[in-house]
Amino acid sequence: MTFSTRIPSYRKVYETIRKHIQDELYKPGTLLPSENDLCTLYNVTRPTVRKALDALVNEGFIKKHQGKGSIVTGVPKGIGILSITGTTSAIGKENLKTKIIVKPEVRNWSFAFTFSLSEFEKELGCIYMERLRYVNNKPVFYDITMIPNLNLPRFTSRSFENKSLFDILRKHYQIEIKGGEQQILALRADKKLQEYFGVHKGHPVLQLNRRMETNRLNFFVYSQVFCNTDEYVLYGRF
Amino acid sequence: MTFSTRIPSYRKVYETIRKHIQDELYKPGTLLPSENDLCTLYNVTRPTVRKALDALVNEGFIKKHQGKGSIVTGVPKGIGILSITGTTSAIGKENLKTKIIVKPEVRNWSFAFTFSLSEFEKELGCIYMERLRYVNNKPVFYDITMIPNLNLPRFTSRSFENKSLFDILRKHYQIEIKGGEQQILALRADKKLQEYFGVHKGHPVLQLNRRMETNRLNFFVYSQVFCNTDEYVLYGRF
DNA sequence: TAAATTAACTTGTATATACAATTAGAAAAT
DNA sequence: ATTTTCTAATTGTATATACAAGTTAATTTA
Repeated sequence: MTFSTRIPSYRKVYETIRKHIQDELYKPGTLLPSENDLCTLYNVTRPTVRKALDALVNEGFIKKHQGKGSIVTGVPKGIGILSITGTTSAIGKENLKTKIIVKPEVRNWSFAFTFSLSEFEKELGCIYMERLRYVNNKPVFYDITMIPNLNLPRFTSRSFENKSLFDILRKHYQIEIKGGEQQILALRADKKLQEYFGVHKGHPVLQLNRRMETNRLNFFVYSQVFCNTDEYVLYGRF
Repeated sequence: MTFSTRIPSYRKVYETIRKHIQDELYKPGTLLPSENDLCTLYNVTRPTVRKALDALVNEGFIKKHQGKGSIVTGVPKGIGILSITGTTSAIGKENLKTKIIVKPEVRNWSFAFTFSLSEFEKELGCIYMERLRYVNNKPVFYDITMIPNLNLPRFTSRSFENKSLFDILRKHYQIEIKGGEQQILALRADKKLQEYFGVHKGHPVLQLNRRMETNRLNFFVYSQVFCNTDEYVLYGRF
């Protein structure tokens, strides 16, 4: 089986501009080059440029104003936790440290959260890992991630200490998170969470159950995230 | 000042198809008419139809499969609470009752949540209301809504008992929520929440602080929502 | 000087067209 | 009967073009 690596040009334009915003080549508050400029810059036509910009608008990187131009809003903060990808992008890598509680290992699905698994997924088993994540050296996130054990060579031997799981899935396995569904609830910290977060009995904690869809059909990533929102609330755009 | 009520045709196509999905004229699991069929149906060209479908894909009403067609997924459940609009669409109107705690009234901004207000907003004052919302006769949501007091005739005299605030803003004032930002945290129920939700001291409750952007420049709707997630968790797609 | 007009530039909408890539089913070959 | 091949239909990508609508700044006019 060969992968068609053909990348559409609107995608290239999108990736390039996005990268420039992330690298602050295009700074927040400034105007993006006009659509026509981008056309000549990337040698494509306006509908193509506009398709790229549409995606950037949807994801909150830019805002458009008719007659004026496209204003860079910068990398959307907190886009991660409430929309896509992981917690890394929600905080910014500078302040985030990760401690592996359970290294990635193959095991049976210990529990299916609230999402029902397909027979196929059940048979495969899953790669299971637990991480505790610190923001400014305070434990804020505790997350369990479960991925169907489907042909991810070398996956369990990779280091996840300071990398985003989703970056690894994307770069090494061409797996991209496309969207998903999640549940959010508030609950009291149980024994384990009390220990991890260093809080007292009954402390309110936020829980997210997430099922993430990928660009591979029927391949889902499951995670359960607990957050101590005492100092750091979850922030997101919608 | 006159409003240009010109509605683009891709928008009409979008609204019509969306309505048909909501009314189950297009049933979940079935195929939408092909893009070319929709073209002749609405007398527009394919890019126009595709723009409408793009929006429906983004909002989770349909899924597209190259070579196959567009499959109706139905009205996205829970899209409301974690993305756009209010709580109404998250649950379905059947089971949702609303009790007005504080009728819409003009007052000063009692507090600015965690969002900072512009000078303009401060001067205007706000329309303030509090509602308690029941799902299957159990109180689940308690929300405070604050809207800048900007020329919304008859607004305070309207009934919000069983209507969505956002439906009213849209239908009567042509104000549409375009997106926004929110914070989510877990906290202990205070006296008021204990009373409203009928829970004990220290009960974990979910809190959302939201600032919603509209199609009117610099017009934001603010709300603070408290949820008892004991029986009904917040559900959302992303 | 101040106001009104104009022009240039920007994004928004829409059409018409062409070909690529994928799917599903029919037709043909084995 | 089974497999392979082909064909039609469908969505994906891309170009070229035109005009509408909003913004800004220069120009003209009073």
